[in-house]
Amino acid sequence: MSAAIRTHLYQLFTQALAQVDPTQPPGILDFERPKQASHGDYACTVAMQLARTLKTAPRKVAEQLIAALPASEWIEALEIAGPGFINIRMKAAAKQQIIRTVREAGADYGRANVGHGTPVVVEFVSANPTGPLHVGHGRQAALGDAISALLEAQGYAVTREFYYNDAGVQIRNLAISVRARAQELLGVEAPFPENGYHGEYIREIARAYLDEVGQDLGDLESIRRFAVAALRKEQDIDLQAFGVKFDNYYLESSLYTDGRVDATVQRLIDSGKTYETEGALWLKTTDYGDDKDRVMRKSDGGYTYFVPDVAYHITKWERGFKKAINVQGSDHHSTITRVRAGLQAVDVGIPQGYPDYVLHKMVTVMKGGEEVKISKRAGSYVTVRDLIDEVGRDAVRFFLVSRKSDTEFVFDIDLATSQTEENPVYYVQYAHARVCRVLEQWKVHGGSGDIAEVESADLAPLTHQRELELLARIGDYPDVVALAAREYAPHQIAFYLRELAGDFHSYYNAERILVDDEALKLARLALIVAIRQVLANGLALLGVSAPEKM
RNA sequence: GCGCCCGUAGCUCAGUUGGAUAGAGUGUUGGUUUCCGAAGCCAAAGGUCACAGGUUCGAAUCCUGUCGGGCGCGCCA
Repeated sequence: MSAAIRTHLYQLFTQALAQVDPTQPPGILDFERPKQASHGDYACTVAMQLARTLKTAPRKVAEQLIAALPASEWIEALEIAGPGFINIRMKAAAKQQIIRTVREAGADYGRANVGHGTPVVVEFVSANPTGPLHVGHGRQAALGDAISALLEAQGYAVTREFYYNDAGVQIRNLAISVRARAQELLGVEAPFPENGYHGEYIREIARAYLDEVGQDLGDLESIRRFAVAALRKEQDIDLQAFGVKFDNYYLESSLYTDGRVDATVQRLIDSGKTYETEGALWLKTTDYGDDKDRVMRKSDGGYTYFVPDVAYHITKWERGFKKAINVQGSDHHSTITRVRAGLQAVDVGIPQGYPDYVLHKMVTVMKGGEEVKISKRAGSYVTVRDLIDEVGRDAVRFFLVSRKSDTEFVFDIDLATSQTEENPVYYVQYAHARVCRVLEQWKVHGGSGDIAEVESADLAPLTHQRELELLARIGDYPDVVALAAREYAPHQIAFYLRELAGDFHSYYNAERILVDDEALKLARLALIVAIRQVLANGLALLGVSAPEKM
């Protein structure tokens, strides 16, 4: 529903409501788009909700509301239907004004300011620097970046953050693996660590390290630093190719060096929620819904991973992020309870549900009807880079956000590379390119090609059924963005774009745009230019390009 | 065994927080289309929303149980 129509309807119905039942807050007013076109453009459900308190039949209430409704030049017809819906049919003029709205807002069409600049941190990818990014990270990157863009579009001040687990046992494994490969290259007998990293990239890093230091390997710490730096650099290149930019990289190791881990442990001990047994320090996470208590400090004196995790999340709160969103694989869901428990125990005013989590399920890659499981470089998994090389950045990004995050995703490489309508990315981008193409054709056929002429067009000729549907569709866009942002659900955008593109293609294929009737031609051009704007805005939210030619 | 998530058309999936006859796309079938890109248009068929109860004016949606699938249950991260 466009903002203008919404404001209009709310004004009318608020007045009517005040007459029928002055005790009701206007907040109970609710309009929806009926699924069936025959039910009109909008439906109001308030009569059914009032029925109970008024002790009057809902259809009767609807009658009273309609009788009390002020006259409107935008409303074509009102009717009562079903159990008590008030179906509203709008005049074409009311729908046409959306084109002006889109034009005036331009790239800002669909944006709102419900966030009022509230700082939000969105943490995603957060891969250990122990290997190339895999497709799961790709799903996270696509999701996290789209969610960030959605929140920005709603007026939040978003910080995209990458948390580097560069301090744990895994990193030690990495260093040992690289050392073993380096020794191998030097011709020294060295057993390869049992749970080491086997990918080809380890050998590459070992080679690069030797190129730098020569024959003398140096200590493990030097190797560790070199390997981590190399992998971070590589991940950065992948993310850049993916079009994802982080505002901040937070290093787990810094939490140790600046004393935050120790401080957090002290806070937890002070909270009285810890106890020592069997030589280890435990946190009573069962007080916060966990199924068992968790070890914080192992009997060997080291901390378990979730202690720096809690320390890290405290910094999010202390850095002023009243809202925090973590995008993670669902295999990490057990950490949610633990981290939240830790944050509650330190008692620094962090609300109970902090932070929010968006969990996503696994991605499997299919090609030629078979599952692809390995890549040459990484060995046991498919990398983001493989996928980008194979199908291109746009397809990867669009596909990976095109389903609800909590469902398993099958990435079909053959579909992603196909140039058919079955391929949603292609279909949407093609719609954008097609509009550009028509504008060119307009010039070729003797038109001015001047967009200003289109912008000043009289919109009254847009009365065709398909045109009215398209007008309603682009009017829905801001609602879709708002909903997608509220639910952290970028797939809503992908679906919307697919539908808008579908409506557009049907229209385009059925009706001529460049008709002889000059007024109708300009009006139709104005419509498709507005559609192009919405397509471009939507694709931008998903990090997908909107090409002028394909 | 316990916890979290999921189960919707032949297939891939939506479903606006409890609303009307459960919707798209694709596939199938029939018709149509010499036109800015035929990557078209129109129509039909296709459903016990996994199953069984419950809550109420009203349930795909909420509560309980059963079945089936995924993930997690470490002093790993």
